[in-house]
This record gives sequence, structure tokens and C-alpha cells, in this order.
Amino acid sequence: MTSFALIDGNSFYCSCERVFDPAIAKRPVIVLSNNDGCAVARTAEAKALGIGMGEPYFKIRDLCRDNGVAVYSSNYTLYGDMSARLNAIYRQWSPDVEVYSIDESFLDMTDIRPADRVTFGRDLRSTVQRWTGIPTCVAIGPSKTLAKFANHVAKKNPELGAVCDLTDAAVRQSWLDRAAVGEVWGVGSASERKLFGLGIETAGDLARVDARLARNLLSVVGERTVLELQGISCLPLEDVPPQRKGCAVTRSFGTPVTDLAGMLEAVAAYAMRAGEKLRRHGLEATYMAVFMHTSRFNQKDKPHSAQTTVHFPEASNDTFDLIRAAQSGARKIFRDGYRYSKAGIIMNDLVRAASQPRPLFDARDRDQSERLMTALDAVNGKFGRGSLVPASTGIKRHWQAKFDRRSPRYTTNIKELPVALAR
DNA sequence: TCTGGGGTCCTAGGACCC
DNA sequence: TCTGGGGTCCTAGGACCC
Repeated sequence: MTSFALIDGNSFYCSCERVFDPAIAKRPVIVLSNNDGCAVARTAEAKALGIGMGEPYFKIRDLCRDNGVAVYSSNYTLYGDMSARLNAIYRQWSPDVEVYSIDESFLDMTDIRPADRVTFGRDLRSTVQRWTGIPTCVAIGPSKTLAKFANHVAKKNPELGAVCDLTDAAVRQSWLDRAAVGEVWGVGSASERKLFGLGIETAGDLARVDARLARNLLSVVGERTVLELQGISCLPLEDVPPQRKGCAVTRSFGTPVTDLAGMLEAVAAYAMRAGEKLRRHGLEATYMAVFMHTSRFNQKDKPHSAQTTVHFPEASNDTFDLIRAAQSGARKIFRDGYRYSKAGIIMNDLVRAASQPRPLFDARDRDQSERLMTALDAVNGKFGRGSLVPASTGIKRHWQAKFDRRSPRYTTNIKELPVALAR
């Protein structure tokens, strides 16, 4: 019988910060989104203060100050590195690991005897705690959706000791009957509303729905969810990540952009970042969509939103090609007299760099482009991202997002290593 | 003053083709 | 008065996820 474990880091970003600063071990901690915008990770202590997921920071600033909340900008370099360490441990425990997100992985448990699964979970999480300092939660079920549900149960019921096994059908049903249908993985607010209208209110109700009815109601996705809740595994473990299909770099500005020059700098910087991502994955873009818009929250600003698409003569991941495209798109849609709050570039239909047909008479010198990009990536790899950049990405960068409370890159930058004093 | 970023998948509808 | 049918491809938009 198929079986999955879902293991995830508790308040993962906050836990990463705690690993390197014992002084905040007992304090409430939150981590903010890009541009220090919203709270995207909260410890149990922070949740207890009433800080919601995605809550704008400016609304809770006073609350944080008055309650001694430790507030951090997001430090993705640190979290990404910690995530890699966790997965390295998981791979020692299971040959088949799917990295589902930065803080969640699925493990194949099929070969672990049902009676041994809880012990397996306890041992795994205590090893992770000891080796990385990150507290985790291990949830087990016969399908991915039920493993996700087991994770929800473990989080809501601390007496389970952060390990929850829903292999047993009767145990499973009693938990399902006690949870709202919206807690099920794949049931968002729109589907929840629809289901409520039909009297399907709990996860248990949904598990009892006829699969064909679920398909009519919520398409094949909903049908799959129902089958998975019934213990029929429909979503296999994907231990080899599929080739990515798109690549986007979009950012809110630190301060609104009102002039074309600033906008051109910003999109050039995004294009540079996109080039790094594409080359790392061995992919090329065939076109680029460029967009910009004003703030949807600020009622006083005149609203403006625009988007355009620029096609490449041939697929490319050369930073300078990308910058040219981004800037030409931005020139086309930029209007004077607006306060833009955000811009971005989006590329879909990516193709493998190696498999691209080349024109017989190539106007560009591909070898030179490749050598230049390799050198650029090597310099930035060695001295840190942003060490060598095209001048068109700007010097002053008024538009750049804020990260006023970012912790050091403890594990990936030699100059930012944590210091321990022995007395 | 201050409200994130980056993905995936599905469906419907139009254009186009034979 | 009659006015096919079936297929593909593309795009926009919705829904969901972390």
C-alpha cells in the first residue's frame, strides 16, 4: 500500500533566524515579505499575538514594538541553504524524496511497515533538530493529500508530538470529520464557498462525495482531491523535478517610480536577474512580457496598468538581449504622470538552450555571448550576486525594494559567518 | 508614508484548418 | 429552406499553492 510522509519546517523562515540567534528562541518572531511588506512567517508566539498570515507590516508595527516581536526582512539565501541541508538529511533516510517547496518535502514511506512509521517520523525529526536546529513536523498518509491533512492535524494538536500517522482508516475519518473542508489541500476559498452551498462543510463530507459529482463541481482537480481523501493515491511522488515552464522577475518598488529613466533601470535589473535564472537552468526565452502598474491600494494616485510582449528573433538567455527586450517593452508602455509601484517581466514557453536550432548565417556571435555570460556568472558566483552588473541597471537605484531588517547570510558568505564566543 | 513573489494546472472560447 | 463536424492551437482568466 502506497504511503507518503510530508515533513515540513515549523514557521520555517522564523526557525532559520532562531538557529543563528539564540536570543530570540523564546520571543515571538516574524519574517516579512519582499520590500518589508507583509508578515509571511510567524512563530506560535507571534500568532498568539494575533498577527495574521500576510498582514501588512505597517498595520502591526506598534504591536510588534510593544510586544518585543523580533522582525526580520526575508533572507532567501539563508533559507534556501538551510532547506538544502534538510533535504540532504531526508535523502539519507529515504531514497525517494520530492522537494515540494522551500520548507516541505514528501518522502516515500511505502517500504516502511505501518507499525514502524510513527517511530520513523520521531527519529527523523529528532535527527533534523539535532543536526540543523530546525523543528519539523512529520505527517504520514496513504496519499499526498492525506499526508498534507495529517500535517494540519499535527499542527493543531501539539499533544501528538509533531508526528501524525493517518494510515488507519477509522482514525483518519474521525479527524476528517472534525476539520473544515477549506483545510483540505487543493480546496481554496472559491471551492470552499461552492461546497458550503451544497452542505459539504467538513473534510469528511468531501471524502464521502461521489468522485463523478466532484468532477462536475470542481473539475478533474477536485475529483482527484476526493479520491486522494478516500485513500486512493492519484499524485505520484515526483522525485525528479520537471523542467520549469516559466520564469518571472517582478518586484514592488521601495519608492514609487515616476520617471522613465528609473523604470528602465529597474526592468534592466530584473532582466539581469532573469538571465541568471535562465542560465542556471540551461533554458532560453523566446519572448518576454513586460508590465508595470500603479498601487492598487493608494486611492489618491491615478491608476494605470499596462503590459506588452516583446518577441526575440531567436531564443536567448543573454543578459544584454534580455535587457534590450525589457527596456524596449518598458519604453512602449511607460506614461509620464503616474506613480508606478511595481513592474516585472514574465517569460513562458522556455526552451532548452542546447536544443535550439541556430540560423545558418548568425548575425550574433554566440560564442562571444556565451563566454561573456559565463564570465559574468563566475564573477558574481565568486564575489556575490551584484558584484558585476551592466551599467544600465543603475547606480543609485531609488526604486530598489527595502530590506531594512535582513539577517546576515550566515551559511553562504564567508564575511557573514556567525561568531560564537567561548568564555 | 508603508499592502510579496513565483509558480502550476485547468477551462472556456476564439481562430484556424481540413 | 437548407447552412458539418471534428480537430488543434493559442490565449486569457481563474483557482490554487507555498
